[in-house]
Amino acid sequence: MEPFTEKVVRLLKAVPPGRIATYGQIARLAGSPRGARQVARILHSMSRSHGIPWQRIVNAKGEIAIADPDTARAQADLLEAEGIPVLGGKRVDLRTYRWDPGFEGEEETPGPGSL
DNA sequence: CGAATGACAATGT
DNA sequence: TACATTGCCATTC
Repeated sequence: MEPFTEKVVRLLKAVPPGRIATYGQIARLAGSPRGARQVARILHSMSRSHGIPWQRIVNAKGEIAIADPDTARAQADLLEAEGIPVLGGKRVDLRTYRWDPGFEGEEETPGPGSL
């Protein structure tokens, strides 16, 4: 197992239930800020027969990036099962459910009302 | 080893 | 805000 892939898999398994993470965030934590696509490749490859919570991984827009409608809908169902409402059937509240490593207990977002 | 791919991200229009 | 284009970097052929 390559170190990058191993880190990514470990991070994916480190995402707590009821929370979601973006590819870019996982990639950054894995050591490659621009390796978001590799994270995607790893999910598509590893999630086949491994215990990886791939459903908690969405793109930077908070949308399900899966091409297969069936798989994408399956993820949406799993996310709702985790307690995460899927808006429009494919979008989630990144602002609210984004996993912040080290700041799990943190809450609230500054928002546009700060300026 | 070199070229192509990809469950993305960021920037520009 | 939404859509289109370019950049990216490990994995695969």
